[in-house]
Amino acid sequence: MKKAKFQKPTGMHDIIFGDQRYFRSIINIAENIFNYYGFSRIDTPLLEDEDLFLKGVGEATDISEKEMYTLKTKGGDRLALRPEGTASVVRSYIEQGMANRPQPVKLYYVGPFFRYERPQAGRYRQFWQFGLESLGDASPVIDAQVINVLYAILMDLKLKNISIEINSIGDKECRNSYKKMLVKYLKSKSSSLCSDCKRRTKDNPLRFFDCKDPKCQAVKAEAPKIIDNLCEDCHAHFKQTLEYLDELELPYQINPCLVRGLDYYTKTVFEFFVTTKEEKSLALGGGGRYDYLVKLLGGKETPAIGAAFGIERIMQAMKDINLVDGFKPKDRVFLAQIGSLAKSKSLVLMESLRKAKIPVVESLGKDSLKIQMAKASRIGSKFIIIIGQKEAIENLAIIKNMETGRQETVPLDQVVAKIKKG
RNA sequence: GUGAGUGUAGCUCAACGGCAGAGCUCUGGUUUGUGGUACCAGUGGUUGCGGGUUCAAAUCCCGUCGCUCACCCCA
Repeated sequence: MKKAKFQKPTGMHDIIFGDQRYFRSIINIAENIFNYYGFSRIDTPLLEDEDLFLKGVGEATDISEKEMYTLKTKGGDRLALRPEGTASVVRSYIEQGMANRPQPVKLYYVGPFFRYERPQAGRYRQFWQFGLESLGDASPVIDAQVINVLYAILMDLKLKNISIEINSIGDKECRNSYKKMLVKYLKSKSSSLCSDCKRRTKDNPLRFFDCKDPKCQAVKAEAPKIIDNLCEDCHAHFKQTLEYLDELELPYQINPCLVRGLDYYTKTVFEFFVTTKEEKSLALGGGGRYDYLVKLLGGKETPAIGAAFGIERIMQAMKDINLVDGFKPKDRVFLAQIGSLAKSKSLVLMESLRKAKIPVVESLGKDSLKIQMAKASRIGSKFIIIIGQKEAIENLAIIKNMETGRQETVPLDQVVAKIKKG
């Protein structure tokens, strides 16, 4: 039956071959670092109660208003594909009684996330993130550790030109009084604002700082900054955090205009950037403290901080500086054969090679030795094992060193030992 | 959700109203069992899909879907 060609859904992509090398490396390196610093992996469902995200992310954010993939189950529940990781982790923290474990509870996650948006450079409807959360400790040293862990991952990935922007957006107290001050200021400058920012003044005044319209830049420069209006507690927290970062010699800079898109953040917020070859700044990820979220979602009052990185963004950054060579697969032995008896011996020999943890490549379907050798050359195999018709009958194999061209014939049961010796 | 651009072989692209092509890849061959080169041959397309204009459409027009870019926002 002829059918229309299938294609992947809008904004979603396959990760195959070369991209898988980047993808797996990023996840492996991130997981090694997370484990080293004592974070345990958590895997939560891809679907959650829609209200969890509405409440968690904030109902007035873009994510809630237009970016959620929601669905109704046969039983009538309203579920949503997760647009971010923190709400699910917090839900699990509360539901699994993690408050009864030693605090802070340190968790990390890796997986796909979903946002219904128009795709664009580095932006997908299904994208991958890894992230970490540290719940149950309010001290600024945790803030510094989270930032340091993320930085360590980027360093292990050999990325260059990383910068960290950091800011504090205060807590309930100081942010509310600051917001009033900002709104008052924005209203006084209303005539020189772009139309978006006029709207923002009402809906979400902090978002004003995200505006890129040249009209608003002068107003932005002179606007009162939250960082100058923090309460005593928030100020001390921020100062201490920065001191820890100084000790770690992390390349951060304070950006008084940094506010984040999700409602749940308090105090420390930060974003990681990489500067590309074309001198463009690419956002890799970010995060911040969210001291009210656990209570908001039904738990006890619990301070917490978390952050996430976009894996596709990191891949983009790695490709930008051609890091691919560092992630090529290791030398593999090539197993060549001629004839059906040799194929049969090859199948058995591969089992011995696997048990000895020797990686092997074959072209079992082929008969031409020339073609098999050409392939071995192309993938850069150091050794090729050849079992021809004659060798198969006598239980022998030829081991040839592809670099020196030297070869010797050995009994089949000694092949593994010879290869291991090199 | 708004605006602009763009879809031709697995990939990069050509043909721009008149027979749908090239390079790379892939498969095989260059005497029978030994190497990334070279040479030769072959596979692969209802030109994203649907309609319209025309003697004739990959090409012009309309719609639709995908992709890209910008906005909104973010990873």
